[in-house]
Amino acid sequence: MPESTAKKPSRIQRRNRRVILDAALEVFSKHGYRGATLDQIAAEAGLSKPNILYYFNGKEDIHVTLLSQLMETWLDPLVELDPDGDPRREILGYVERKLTMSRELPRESRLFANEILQGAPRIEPELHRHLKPLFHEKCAVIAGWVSAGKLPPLDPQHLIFSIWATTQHYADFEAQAQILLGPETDPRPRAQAHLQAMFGALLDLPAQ
Amino acid sequence: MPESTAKKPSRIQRRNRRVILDAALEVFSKHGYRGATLDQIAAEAGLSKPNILYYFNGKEDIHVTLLSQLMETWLDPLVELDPDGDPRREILGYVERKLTMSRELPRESRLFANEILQGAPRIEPELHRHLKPLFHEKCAVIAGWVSAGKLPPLDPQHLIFSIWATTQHYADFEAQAQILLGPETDPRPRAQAHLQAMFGALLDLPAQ
DNA sequence: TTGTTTTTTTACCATTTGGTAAATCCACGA
DNA sequence: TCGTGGATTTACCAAATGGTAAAAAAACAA
Repeated sequence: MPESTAKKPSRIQRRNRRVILDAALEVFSKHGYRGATLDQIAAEAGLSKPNILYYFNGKEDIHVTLLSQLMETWLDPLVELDPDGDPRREILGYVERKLTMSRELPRESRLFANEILQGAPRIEPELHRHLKPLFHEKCAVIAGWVSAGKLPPLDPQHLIFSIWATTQHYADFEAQAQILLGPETDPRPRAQAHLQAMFGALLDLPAQ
Repeated sequence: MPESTAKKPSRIQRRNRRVILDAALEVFSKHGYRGATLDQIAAEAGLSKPNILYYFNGKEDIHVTLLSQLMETWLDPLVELDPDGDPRREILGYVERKLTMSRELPRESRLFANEILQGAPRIEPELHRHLKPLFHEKCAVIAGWVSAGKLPPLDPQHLIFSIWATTQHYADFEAQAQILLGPETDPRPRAQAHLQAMFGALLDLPAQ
């Protein structure tokens, strides 16, 4: 049982844990926690079910490990928001990075969305530990910009919510967008133009 | 089996089908399709499992019936968007109605979100039949406003996506908002102000 | 090569879950 | 009041599913 003891993992262990987590991301993001089965994950990973349980303590262990490992990647675009940069440029850059992420990591987006939709039962501690402090830190940055008159009066919390909602929408509700727009083309280029215009208009509002 | 034949349903039938659908909405919206069990729905409805299967042909039948019945309510705010009204007032009114709906019908919002996240396997025909025509109809209305110079140049499709994303966010990601803002207060009043400012700024952009 | 440790497979198991058959209950009209 | 059809319960079942024990195989150090 390699996961309980604090020994250095072998090459095989590192490879198989990675393979399993990638397969689990595929399956969990497609079917949700409850909808995913160990058999599906095993098939996707090309391993047997007992072999998977040799590397992880159970289904929930895989899920929690996935979410924890993803957290850093997920928060990265917001981490990059620079308090010393130009406010407008920083916020619009954040929008762009989040939209890019929804194109390049749609499975991760849906994994998180699934978890939050169910009430975040397994990721709640992680959200308190990592997302919450970062969120308030960056809200304070934006509030500072407003106080300094570098931005019109706006609500930093809900601005961030709007950025999350509009960008992740293209990954989480991709099925709907494909029905409405056709499955051929990626809507994100036009989404990018629209979101830059929308958030740009908000940020360009005259100061109070 | 009252559901297959085309007989007029009795009073008991109407009452119990309504009770079951309400219980199913509660359970499906909380756990998703796969995560919900007939036993949970039965307990929530105060009926036995076989009794539930007396009124519906199976778990999927309940789910599809729920989604179909909800579709009309769900689309209603968009239906009300009046081509002959004032463009700015109509669109901002639509935002407000959608936000109100996310407060008053959060279970319905999460039910739809869950279904779309899984790729809309059971509701896809309904989306093609009802959502798609309405979406394109109202996109054309907005495009007409733009052509007439009553609105600045904007992308009707992505404007509607942004409205959906930002308003439904407060129901679908409620767990996250509660972690970040505290569970005490409803964020929607401030969300309302923020969204009116944001979409208002977009609609007030100077014509090209 | 050989002995030991790690990895994988085979053969299971208990529980959950969607669903059914048949008996029983009950409301209600004649 | 009594019969009849609709409504409900009891007692199940088969499949799916998360998980385990132990044997077999593979990897590796000496």
